[in-house]
Amino acid sequence: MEIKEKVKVYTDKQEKIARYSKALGHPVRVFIMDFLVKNTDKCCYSGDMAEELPIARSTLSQHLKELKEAGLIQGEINPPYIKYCINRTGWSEAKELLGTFFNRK
Amino acid sequence: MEIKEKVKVYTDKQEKIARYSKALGHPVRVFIMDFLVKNTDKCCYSGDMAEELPIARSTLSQHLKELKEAGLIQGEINPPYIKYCINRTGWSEAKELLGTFFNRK
DNA sequence: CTTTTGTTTCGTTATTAGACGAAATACTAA
DNA sequence: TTAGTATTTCGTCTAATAACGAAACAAAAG
Repeated sequence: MEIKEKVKVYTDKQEKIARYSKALGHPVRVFIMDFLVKNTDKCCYSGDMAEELPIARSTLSQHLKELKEAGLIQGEINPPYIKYCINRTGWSEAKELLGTFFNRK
Repeated sequence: MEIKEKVKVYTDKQEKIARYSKALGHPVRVFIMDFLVKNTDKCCYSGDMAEELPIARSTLSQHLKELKEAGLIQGEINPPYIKYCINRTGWSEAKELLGTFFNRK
């Protein structure tokens, strides 16, 4: 057998599903999303969430960064606060992708 | 009563969502789930999937193990093969949990 | 200008994940 | 018994994740 040509192994959908899922793969980050979805209208400060979590603020900040990089949330600077909201584009895409992932056929 | 009360920060749902999401947080594992769902009736051998993936069989085996431990798939020994199938219980739970996670209010 | 405030970034450490090839396992067939 | 087949487990390596406190930052208030 000669060399297998495997240019593209995973579909874009699979890659995206993995990316969004990975972002949700920690209880703190699920908590954050829950928190933000519950307060979709007003957005939230990092400190609001920090009060309910038994982790250092710097650790929370890292989780927020991951969610932001995955496209699930966005931060808006509102000094000296930073308001966090759901990123509706990413959230919708994740919802759509996971939806069809679980509900097919 | 209790000597030490363990404060529960995350709900069971949040923990489970994180667990299932983490399991799906790699393209190979999304691929595997896609593969198994597509062949829900007949189940699949590890080797069937190995042929389509550019990774060592031992690596695939590890991913299968993770999905199994997360409760998303199950393996049935059928020597010298092992037939893998969706674990319907876990799959349904993940579907339900993620569904309500994304579609609330 | 200096202090205060809320948050992030940095530096560090420990743990976990992802990958591979080699070896082991478990069953079948010869 | 021995050889063959499909798959997993083991040993090892590197990279990524998760966590913390300290330090940095940016804007507002004093």
